[in-house]
Amino acid sequence: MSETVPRPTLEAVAARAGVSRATVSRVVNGGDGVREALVERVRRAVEELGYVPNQAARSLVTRRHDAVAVVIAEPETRVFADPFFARQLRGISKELTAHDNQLVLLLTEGRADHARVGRYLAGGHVDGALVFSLHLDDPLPGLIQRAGVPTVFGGRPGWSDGTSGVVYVDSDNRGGAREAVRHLLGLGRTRIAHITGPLDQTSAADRLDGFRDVMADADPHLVAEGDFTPAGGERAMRELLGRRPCLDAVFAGNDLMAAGALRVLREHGRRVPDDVAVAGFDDMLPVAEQTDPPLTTVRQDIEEAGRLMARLLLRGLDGSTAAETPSAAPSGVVLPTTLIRRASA
Amino acid sequence: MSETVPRPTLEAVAARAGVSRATVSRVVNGGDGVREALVERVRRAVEELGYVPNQAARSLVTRRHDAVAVVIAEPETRVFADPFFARQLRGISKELTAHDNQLVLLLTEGRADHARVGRYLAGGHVDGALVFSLHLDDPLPGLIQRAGVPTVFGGRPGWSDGTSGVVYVDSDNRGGAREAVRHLLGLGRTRIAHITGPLDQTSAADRLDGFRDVMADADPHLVAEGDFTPAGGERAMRELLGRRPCLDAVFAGNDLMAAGALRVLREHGRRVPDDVAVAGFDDMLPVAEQTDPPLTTVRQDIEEAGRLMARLLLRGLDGSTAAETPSAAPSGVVLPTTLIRRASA
DNA sequence: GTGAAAGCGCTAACAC
DNA sequence: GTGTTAGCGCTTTCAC
Repeated sequence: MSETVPRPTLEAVAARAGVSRATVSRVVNGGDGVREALVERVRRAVEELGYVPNQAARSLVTRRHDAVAVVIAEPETRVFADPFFARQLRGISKELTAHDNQLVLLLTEGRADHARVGRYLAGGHVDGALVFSLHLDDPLPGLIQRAGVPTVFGGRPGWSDGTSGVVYVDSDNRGGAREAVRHLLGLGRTRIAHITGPLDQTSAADRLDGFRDVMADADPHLVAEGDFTPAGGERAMRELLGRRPCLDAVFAGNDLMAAGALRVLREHGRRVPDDVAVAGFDDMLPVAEQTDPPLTTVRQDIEEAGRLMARLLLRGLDGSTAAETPSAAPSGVVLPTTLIRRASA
Repeated sequence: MSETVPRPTLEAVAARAGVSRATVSRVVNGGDGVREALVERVRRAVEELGYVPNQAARSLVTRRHDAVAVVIAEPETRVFADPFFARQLRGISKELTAHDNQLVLLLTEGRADHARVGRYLAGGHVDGALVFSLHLDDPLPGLIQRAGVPTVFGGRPGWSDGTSGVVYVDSDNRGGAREAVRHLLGLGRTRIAHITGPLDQTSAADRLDGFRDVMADADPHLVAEGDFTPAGGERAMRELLGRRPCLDAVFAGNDLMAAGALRVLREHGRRVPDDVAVAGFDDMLPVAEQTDPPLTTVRQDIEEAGRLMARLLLRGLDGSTAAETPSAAPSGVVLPTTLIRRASA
């Protein structure tokens, strides 16, 4: 730890290379329109002095930051119990890096943090924001839109008003759910139950819709609400078993809940998949492959979703006007899902 | 998406409040030495105009950024297969937020990224860095130290030279391992095997050392190297079973490998814990509680470790000279671990 | 206590 | 092609 050496400025490089600051600036920023000989001389001076441009000074005049905020609202610890966000972050990071942008991570929990995030975004520290809005009633999206920062949402936002110009990336939750349920149906199962996620999240609601698309006339008692946690899955499974002991398949809203359901089924002496077929959602690897039996589940390419979010935002940023005309923006992108068949169904 | 409104400047606020820019600046930065009446007037003007200071301009003169980089080297996907980093990030984020600092996330994979990170850190974008150096031969730590940025490492750095002034936070891997092995011993087990993590990581090496502390004269064939993944755990377990079928306990270097070992043991008809007792490390919840039987394991408070890293860095940053005299800095902080007893041992 | 003025390091017209 | 110049929005002496 020590930082005493004053870093060299453009001025210093210019002096060393015997040119003006403007020329150095040009070289540093690509070097177009500068004689090759000079470029060379400046490059050498930069090298020798170990010059690195001061980003603050640059931002001050360009009003660009080459930085993007990633806002993750995380009111519940659940978010960190699964590698979901980590993987998406990685996709985002890769894409941002490829375009020389930095990733500023804003983790929030609670209202106090919301204000802070709003202030930060409004403060013009970043060129844009990638926002994960988990809940229907989340005030964050509103705050962010008001901050006037170009934004791409992860997951379909749940609020109803002003959804028109909103850009988001989502997985095909509904379609994926349909596919899973159809698969169970194809196995000859007829009494298929569904354990939903928390229904104030669009992903959970959409999966339930997918389930209903296929099981239009399903017994309402075959649906139980969980919370995307293993414990919630256990609870819901017990409930279902109590209400409809005759069930022969379960589609869980995610893999974690499926794992919980599996345990309860075993407790009750039901064999999987012989007595009850079980399917999950996410293909969350450390879980889906480790359960006994391994889970049949719906995979979403979450890393690609992250990458796409970043790409969309970046495109909007330098796409000049494109980003500034909400009406013209592509509203939402929905990524396909794949059914992964393992032993549980 | 739309950002056309030019944000108000200090100047504008000053005009509105009928004071000078200097006064507004003072108020915005705490308001000491300004008459209460004026403070009030300025505050109101700030409010009315929705003024937010331009951080770039401020940084340009103060040379502070109130931002900290978090560097995560992630050559292997393993890192994202477990919620480990997510949880630590959250601890870091909480602490940084409490001190009004931003978190800039730098994810790296491969050498190209190293150069980028080095450049970024040297570029003076952030006041300090929190670095996770996973491997013994990682060039990153060196690069970073050369960049002259105050740094705190997560996990004991593995390189041998110049370890003196290095500040780091680590879990008591060795002590935790000892406790786990002693527990197995206390269960009356005598032929205790160990599945290590990749030994180029200090955490894995330290856990092995802990194992050896207790099992000083252990049969070398009772140790097999894994890679912290479930598949690696399976492989190592098979190896061990082949070499020493008589083993009656296994201490795995982490929970993921323990889960793999559990599966192999079941395959081979060994009952856990009756025939073979199994212990893990990490207390990685979605895994440790879900295995069958649930894992006895060593818990480390990873969120607290993250928080501590941030605290240490921040303290060094405003501790003026404290941070600049490497010799005076506390070299390393080691957090305690706890044995969590579940059904597997 | 408050204001005036001088930059922080850089880019972007605009001359030459 | 290259240099000159004028700020970007803020903090911070230094007078008053």
